[in-house]
Amino acid sequence: MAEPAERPTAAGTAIPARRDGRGRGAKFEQRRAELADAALKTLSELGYARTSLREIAQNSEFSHGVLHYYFVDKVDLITQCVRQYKGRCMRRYDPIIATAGSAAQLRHEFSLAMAESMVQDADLHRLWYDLRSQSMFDPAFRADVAAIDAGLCAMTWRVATRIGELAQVSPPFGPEVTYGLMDGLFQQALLRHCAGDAAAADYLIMAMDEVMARFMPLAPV
Amino acid sequence: MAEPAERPTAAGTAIPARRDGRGRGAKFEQRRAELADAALKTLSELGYARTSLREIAQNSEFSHGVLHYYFVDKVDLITQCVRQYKGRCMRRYDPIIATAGSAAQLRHEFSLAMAESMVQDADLHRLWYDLRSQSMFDPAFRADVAAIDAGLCAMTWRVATRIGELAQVSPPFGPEVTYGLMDGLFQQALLRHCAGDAAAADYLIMAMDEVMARFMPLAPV
DNA sequence: CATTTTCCTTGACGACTGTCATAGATAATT
DNA sequence: AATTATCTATGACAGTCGTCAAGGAAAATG
Repeated sequence: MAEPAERPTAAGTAIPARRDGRGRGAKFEQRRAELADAALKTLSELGYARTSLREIAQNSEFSHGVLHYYFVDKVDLITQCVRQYKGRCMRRYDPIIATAGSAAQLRHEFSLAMAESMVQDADLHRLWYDLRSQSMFDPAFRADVAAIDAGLCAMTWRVATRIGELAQVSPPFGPEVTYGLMDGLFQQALLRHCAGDAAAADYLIMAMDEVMARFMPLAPV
Repeated sequence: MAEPAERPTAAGTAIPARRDGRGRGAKFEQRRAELADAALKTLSELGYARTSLREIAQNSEFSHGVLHYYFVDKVDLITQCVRQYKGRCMRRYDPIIATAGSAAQLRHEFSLAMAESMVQDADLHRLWYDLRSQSMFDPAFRADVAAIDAGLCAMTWRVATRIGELAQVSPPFGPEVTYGLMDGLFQQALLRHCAGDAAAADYLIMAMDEVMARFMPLAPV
């Protein structure tokens, strides 16, 4: 198989040997997050294969050497990125879930919010699929990718169960299958959008509505 | 956006200036295919980001310089790879479609064949998702990726319509939506499989059966 | 203020990348 | 057999990569 070797050191372990238990670690983590943010921007613009540490540093206000002060590795930096991405996108649809008054409304607003996010954060979304693909080759990314995937699955499931509650029906599939189906449609639409198809967002809304109408009917079947 | 520039020359154009119309081109194309095959092997093992021309040449019986005799570019080589991959996987399920005697049988055999292919050709499948992600960043891959995607969509649709014929019902969704849903489940299972989940194949079979039972019922609804 | 610790820049290292020019080997043609 | 065309190997090129060591700047500590 010849896969990349296991990580020699656990990510984030003993970076600067924080020798005293004082509050020094907070500022350190803050700068780490700041740099990971610059990396996130670079990665979402160029993709994993074309992103270098020097380019990341150029998207920050620091020089390239500082990256090795805050991160042991390129992998350490990127996994930090991925974790940061997670926190940002994981609760995106919760407001909609909380405020929707009917199943039909939630269904529709969910489709709209998905399509809007697909256009608005297209760069971040394509990066997610890029990194998820990388995790199939490089074991170093698997743990974080799996964690995000589980989070997205849970997010999808919250929507599905809430629709079920409002319509007084139970979702026809389990969390994983539901997430797999939605994600397939989303990725398909994103691919079109990135290829320049201006109708991609409308297609996503249409497809989501169509599928949810079958899957999560408004009345018990 | 800062996307990579457009390809200066069309792929495969005027490679060695085949000066006479004789049958010389056939042997040329044959070696091109042979080298692209070595590249396909390398790519499926390492992924796009980690694959170099020298490594590809090492997986063939030639030296690295030969690649620039048969291909103008790294992009030219990889797009040739992608086209070769296309022809290999596009008609995989046609025998099943032709021989299945009932909707239930076709549904079941399709799920089994998908799962078997996922395990058997896992390296090629993950490469496909890798390259598809690349196409969201690099326009050079978009045309070929779109062509393959359309082919896979058509393949899925042939299965769906045949099931509909046998069961005397019409598929509930159009070709694109049907393909998007199936592809989502497949990719999810592949991700698990590549992460070492031994139950990924069984999950795919279960999920496909479950979804198809709802989507393509055996009797008119 | 002096001293120590933390932070950041600079410049270099070896390795690797895609590309290409040169020239030798092989095959086809005259 | 001589000559030309085709194919392949070698080695070098200008860059870029991740990494790291050395030292200056800044801040915190005494």
